[in-house]
Amino acid sequence: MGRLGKFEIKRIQDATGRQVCYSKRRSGIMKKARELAVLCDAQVAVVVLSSTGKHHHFCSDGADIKGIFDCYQQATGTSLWTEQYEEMQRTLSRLKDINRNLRTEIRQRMGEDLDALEFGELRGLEQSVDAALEVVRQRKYQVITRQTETYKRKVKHSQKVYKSLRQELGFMDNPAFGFMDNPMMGGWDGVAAVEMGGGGSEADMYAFHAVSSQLDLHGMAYRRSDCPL
Amino acid sequence: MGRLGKFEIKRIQDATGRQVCYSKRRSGIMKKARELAVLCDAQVAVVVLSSTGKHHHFCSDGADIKGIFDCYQQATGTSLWTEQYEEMQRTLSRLKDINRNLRTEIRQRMGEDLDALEFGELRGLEQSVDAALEVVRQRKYQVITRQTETYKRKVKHSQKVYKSLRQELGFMDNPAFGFMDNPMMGGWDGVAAVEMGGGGSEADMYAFHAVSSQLDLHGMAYRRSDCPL
DNA sequence: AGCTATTCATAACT
DNA sequence: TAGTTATGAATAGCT
Repeated sequence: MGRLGKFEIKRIQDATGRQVCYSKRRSGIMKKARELAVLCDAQVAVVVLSSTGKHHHFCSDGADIKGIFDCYQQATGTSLWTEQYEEMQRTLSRLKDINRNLRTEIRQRMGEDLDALEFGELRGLEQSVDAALEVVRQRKYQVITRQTETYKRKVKHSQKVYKSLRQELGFMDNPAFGFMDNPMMGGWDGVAAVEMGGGGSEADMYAFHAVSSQLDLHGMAYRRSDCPL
Repeated sequence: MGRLGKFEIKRIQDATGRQVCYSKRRSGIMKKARELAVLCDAQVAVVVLSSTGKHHHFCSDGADIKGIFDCYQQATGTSLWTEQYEEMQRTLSRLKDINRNLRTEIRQRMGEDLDALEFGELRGLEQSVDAALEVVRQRKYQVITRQTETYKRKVKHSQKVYKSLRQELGFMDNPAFGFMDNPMMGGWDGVAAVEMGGGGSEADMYAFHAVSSQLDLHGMAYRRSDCPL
């Protein structure tokens, strides 16, 4: 019994043998680690992950593993994660700054917080908002026009279908079944046409939800629930 | 020579002896760690920090210390750091989302990207921008009025000072030293008064820099360098 | 898990 | 710091 000769350091092929060796040597290294820590007043951390998914660790006296790793990384200069962490924190606070400023710009574009602006800035803002208003209005009328025309085409089409149906059924001469030309038709302006004929639900029609307010990412959206034209 | 008997595991008092022991046992534990890793196909990480500030580590084959540490924490469940890191990453991407949406709102308030909006949203936006324009205009005229009055007061004051000075010096009757009432004075509108009498430099007066554009945090500021009233 | 022959690690010393 | 050696410790192979 006992070992018969020197033995080579290479992966143990037999799974059972490997497992036994793992147990024995693991406890050995942990003991050595503890001895080193005690004898030489050092901080020692050992982490072992077996190929079978088990994990064990040793950690000298009061310190925790994270502490020792942090300490090591600080000492060694290669602050692997501290650096990354701090970089992230910088990015984070930069983003928060940008965010705050974007919100400020929106508030100013909404006519709030104007006290902070110089006259020249105020004038620029007025100009910019004025120009934007023009663009938005034009876009609105463009949409109105298109929608109205779509609606008119639909009505015309219905009228045609109705008339041909009436012809087919031979009701040509009965005025009780006549197509009533809507007396409001000519008087409707495009907006009214859109209001009645638009595809969206009524609730949607009366509220403006911008991308940001849909996601509720900030509280300054330009919602309207009661906006007369 | 050689050891004389069993020896106790306790802190070595002699500094030199402790240092020697540290060196020998440290290399011993590293060797054991490597052997464990190779024989049993395990991941092993060892970190040693001596009391004198020196640091050494062993790390099995291809893995780095951080990797083993992460892996250990994941396995052990006590993800002290991984958790924090992932929380940060979530915060980061959330902030980025908010940011993108704030920018979208600003672009829409500037009359860009309007295609994405429903008619109802468009109408809300128009209303909001219109209202904002009114507020900004009022604020501008308020500033103009105040500035103009300040200017007028300054001129009046100068006039008084000049006249009393003239009286003191006995130039009462010499029209060559008379205070010339500025013929433009009555005709100047408030804006001109502000332009000439404002406190800021001329360059500042003609450009609108909002908070965000001052910090150059995004590229959509409402700057103006040539805005006629 | 326990035993034992053998190698290995290392305390004491140079 | 490095080398030597006597000794105890670790552990491979076996039950």
